Amino acid sequence: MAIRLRDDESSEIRALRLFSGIDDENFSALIRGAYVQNFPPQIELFTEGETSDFLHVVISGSVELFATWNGRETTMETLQPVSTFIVAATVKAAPYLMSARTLEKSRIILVPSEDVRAIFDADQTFARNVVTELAQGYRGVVRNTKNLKLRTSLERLANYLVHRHTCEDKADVFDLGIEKRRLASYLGMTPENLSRAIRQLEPYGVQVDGSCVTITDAKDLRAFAKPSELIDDPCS
Amino acid sequence: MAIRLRDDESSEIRALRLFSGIDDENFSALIRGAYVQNFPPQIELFTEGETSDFLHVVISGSVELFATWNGRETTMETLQPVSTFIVAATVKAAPYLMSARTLEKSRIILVPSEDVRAIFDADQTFARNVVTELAQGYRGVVRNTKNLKLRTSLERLANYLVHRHTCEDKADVFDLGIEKRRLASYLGMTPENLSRAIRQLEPYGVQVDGSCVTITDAKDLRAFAKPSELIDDPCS
DNA sequence: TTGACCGCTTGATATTTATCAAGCATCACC
DNA sequence: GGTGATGCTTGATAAATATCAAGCGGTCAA
Repeated sequence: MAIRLRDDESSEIRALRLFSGIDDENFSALIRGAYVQNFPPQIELFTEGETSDFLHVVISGSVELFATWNGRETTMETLQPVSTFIVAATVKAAPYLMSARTLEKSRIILVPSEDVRAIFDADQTFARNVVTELAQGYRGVVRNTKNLKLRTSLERLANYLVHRHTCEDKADVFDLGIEKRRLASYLGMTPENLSRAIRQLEPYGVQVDGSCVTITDAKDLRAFAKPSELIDDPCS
Repeated sequence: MAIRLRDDESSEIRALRLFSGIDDENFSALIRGAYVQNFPPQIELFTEGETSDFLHVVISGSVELFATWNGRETTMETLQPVSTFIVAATVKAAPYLMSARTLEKSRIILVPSEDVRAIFDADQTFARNVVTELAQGYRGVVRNTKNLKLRTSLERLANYLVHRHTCEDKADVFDLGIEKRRLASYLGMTPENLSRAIRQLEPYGVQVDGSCVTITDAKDLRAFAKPSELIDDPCS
């Protein structure tokens, strides 16, 4: 079960913003207790309410963070490699507020929370990195809230597409990058409405076939979407 | 304009979680450059998009954080004394994602952002506090997102009332604590709908007269609201 | 190859939420 | 005591969004 990290894996997470510039010795201490695990698709990694024992890092595959209440479920975020998640619960030693599941076959590094907290106290640079990571995360959620409260679902979809378009170097054809039903849930709408919303964007030069998106009039779409630096991450 | 802190004011913010346990000398350095300002009601303290030069602390009155897009506006949070705000923008030296305005006559301490960052590097304990504060804030926004995405506006209102009820030591009669139109905006609904939603909660033992709330059947209301530890802050 | 499943779409309908237009209090101010 | 504000409420209506029920077109394993 518990498998030590391969050298290429530890150097991969070493390159993460969170671990950049920290003392070699401290980094070693951090990954000494860490281990890697392979997960098949659709495996629940943890459930909201559980206490957080590990900082997680996706190094391949992808992971969905989601939340539930009263029989309903919504996806909060989907994570691509290489990224860390649930830093906040880790540093607070508090229960998870979200659940996580793999979307595909994924390789995930688990770093014991207590080690993270220990190295945080020992390493100035790491402390700074954690703060930056948290602040980044915080601002991300604030953006998301603004997106949800200030825009209609159609506007959210349009901005999602604009965002993807710029992320893909403004290529006219690109992949949606996420299953439609998950995109719907992420955007706070039903799959049925997403289908209809895509239709509604056709006049603005949007064509979606399966997961393949074609933007024929980016300017028109942007004019409708009105993306804002203070809501839509430039790219991330 | 720029007025040094009175002793009782510095000891008041000294008591804040953010500054607790930090070295006296470092604390002095932190407030050396800080100053207090009195603001009348309805004054905009800063506007989203501006770069953040100060960490703010409300010591009396109250402050609303709000956001705008495309002519629309929504209130994100209202802050009561004593609390700090925009820690994330401060530590990242990034532009504000929200605007702030006073709701009443308010007294606010402004701590230069660069001082905050300097003391962060110099003081272990302060660094830990900042991380805790940020993690807390992050988790708060996540809770808020869950509230928005998983509940209808009626459910959000019911849970807001349950929350206030427990905050007020389960007193059957308490004050709403916020102007109705602001509550509506905070809950992501229109004032008109808030009025109607209050009506709809009458069968669950809720009576609202002006800003005075009467709960006649807390159990019934809770049964409808289904508050969750993972969405609704116990109290804060 | 076939059949079952799954995700997506579509249409019809219901529910939720917003908008618009009065009307009614309250309160500061003349 | 008027007289505008302003915030709240109410009713009528419209728009946004969800739900329900098929149906369609893939994939995958028997």
